[in-house]
Amino acid sequence: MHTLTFELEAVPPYSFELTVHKPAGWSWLIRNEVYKNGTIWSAIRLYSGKPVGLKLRSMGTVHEPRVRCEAFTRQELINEEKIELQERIGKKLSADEDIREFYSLAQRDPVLHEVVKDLYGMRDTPSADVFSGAILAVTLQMAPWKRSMQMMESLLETYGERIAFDSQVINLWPTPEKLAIVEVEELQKKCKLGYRAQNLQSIAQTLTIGFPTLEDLEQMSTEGAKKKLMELRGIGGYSAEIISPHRGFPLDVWSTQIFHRLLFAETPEDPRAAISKVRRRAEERWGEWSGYAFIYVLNDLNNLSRKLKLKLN
DNA sequence: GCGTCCAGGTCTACC
DNA sequence: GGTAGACCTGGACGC
Repeated sequence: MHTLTFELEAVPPYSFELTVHKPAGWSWLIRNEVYKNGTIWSAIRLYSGKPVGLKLRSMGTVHEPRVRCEAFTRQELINEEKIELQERIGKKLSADEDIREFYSLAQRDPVLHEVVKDLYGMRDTPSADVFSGAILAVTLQMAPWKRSMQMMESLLETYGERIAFDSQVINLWPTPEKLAIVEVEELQKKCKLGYRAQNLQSIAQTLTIGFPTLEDLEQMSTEGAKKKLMELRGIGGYSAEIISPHRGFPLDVWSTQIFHRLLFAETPEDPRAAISKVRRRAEERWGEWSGYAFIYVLNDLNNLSRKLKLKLN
């Protein structure tokens, strides 16, 4: 194994631990990555297709943040790949994002005031790539969280690429090329995807033929990127906002109930019908920081329920 | 055990 | 442009 070590700086306040290991249990890049005592072992695939094992830990503080990254590869990386890796890790950590304006807004907002105290320095982070975002979005559709986990873990176990480094074994998300040639019936059976198998295979085929990368989508307008993602089979507005590098407010039935209780102090009779109403109110109240409000609230439900004396989860 | 219900959306047909 | 109904499957629940 070849090792490349580098350090990244982040815009303070920045909490490495809360960013890569969110309290609600959402993973950073892959479902089966390992987090232990402030260190995370994960993996990413370069545009060339080369898998890279990653070991990251904080070397600084929330106010002087620095992250040390060790990258493990079978072959030594060429200079262009080293640059790509460093740039993409910085992006995946949202290290350059300045959220001080969000914290100013939070000082004047009774809900956000509580969550930013609990999650000080946490960043929202993008998906590893379009396909892994699509896998998450598709498996979340019409399924309780436990079942979504089951589908994602089956996909990783059956079609993921296993890489071993630094005494850890990590399964990388399957590539679109790999799933594009798998029979739909096989996907249904082995990964328990049900009707989602057809959609996921169609997405894999579309990505294989040619589709903008996350970086390409970032260069588009928010609406343009969303529209492009909605061209993929089985990807509607909710899923597009999960995949898009432009931060959205991806309300589903579950999160609509939570935000309805927070914003209107009552449980909606018909959560699906209340989605647009909740979205409007959130955008009026939090504006361009709605996406950050979304991620902070959902990662602080236990504390928020206790502090506001509301049943949120 | 067994049967029934329905979930953290999306698409399509129909009006 | 709006909306009802179908969609896989397995976990939760009642009996």
